[in-house]
Amino acid sequence: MRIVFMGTPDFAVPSLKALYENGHEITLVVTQPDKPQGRKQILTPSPVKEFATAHNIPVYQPASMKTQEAYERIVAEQPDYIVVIAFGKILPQTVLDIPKYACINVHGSLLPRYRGAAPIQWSVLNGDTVTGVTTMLMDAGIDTGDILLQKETPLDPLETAGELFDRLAELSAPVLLETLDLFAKGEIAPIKQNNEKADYVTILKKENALIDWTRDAKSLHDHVRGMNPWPVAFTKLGGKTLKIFETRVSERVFGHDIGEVTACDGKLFVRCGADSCLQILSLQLEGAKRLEADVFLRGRSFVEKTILGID
RNA sequence: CGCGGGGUGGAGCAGUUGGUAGCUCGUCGGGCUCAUAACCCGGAGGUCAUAGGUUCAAGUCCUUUCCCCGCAA
Repeated sequence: MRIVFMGTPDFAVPSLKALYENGHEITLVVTQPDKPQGRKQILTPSPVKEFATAHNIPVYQPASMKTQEAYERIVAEQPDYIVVIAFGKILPQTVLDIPKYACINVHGSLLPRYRGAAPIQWSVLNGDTVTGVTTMLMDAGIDTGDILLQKETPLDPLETAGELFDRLAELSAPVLLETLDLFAKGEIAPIKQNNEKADYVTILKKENALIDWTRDAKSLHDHVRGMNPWPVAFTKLGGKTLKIFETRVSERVFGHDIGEVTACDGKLFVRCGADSCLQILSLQLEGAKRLEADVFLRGRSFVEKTILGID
């Protein structure tokens, strides 16, 4: 079947790869324009574009999908399906109506939970123990279409958003293939979403990653892994930014004041709210490299009573 | 040339107004101990990123290049 694939980041690549390797005719890959990356602001193509280019699949990179030009470009492909994964652009109804059969979207949550831009991070931030991926028929709303298939997966209490990202990306591929296969045979009955149970999550911003030490250790642990690898949970130490990459909820409580640091036997603890304490395993001070806690503490005659989070 | 921090023994850091390089950890040897990642004693290991300059004297001041990192995008 003729497919137009729309996607941008790493998350979409395994699915694109699966479609490609299973003999689907991907006539066009639509992805976001190359963007400046890194300190040097080097123009970098999206991971999806890299895959497409490497396999000689035509690539289209419109600034918007709401133009007449974009519409005509897609129509010209005469697609049976449009598959959308982490594309990052809104499709107007006119485009949704183009494919002969359907526009199918893969979403990184168990809809109707976590509609919106950052479902994976938020499921970690909230400390969920189960998550998954959903395929659905796209409609004009944001992640409101009828559900085709869902696949659950347990969420480990130590898993980071980045790790979950990778897992769900891999999990998505076979679910997508199965969805297309069953849908084509008419063996899927689309299920309407229960809007009563729906919620929306916003895209993460840098400032969301600031650590509020008055929260309890468990929720902060979830915060840290949900913000990893981006934007990375952070606090302040001596006017500098201190990034926190990996933590554990401490069984013992050290310190008295909120944000108070305790260094003990090469381990680093921070007093949190609710009479709890967080152990920091991996961190990075502004201008320095990321270090494990014991290495960080070496030679840094760490002053007890240091309070984090104060500028 | 977007802003800024930094490159010192294997690792992380200190090094004051320029005057012969220190600390913690690791490592090696010895000791203590039933034993130990604990404790004690001792040793090895550094062209102070690079190139040049100022000076009687440069890790320390000035300039070059390379590399790492934070912010901003």
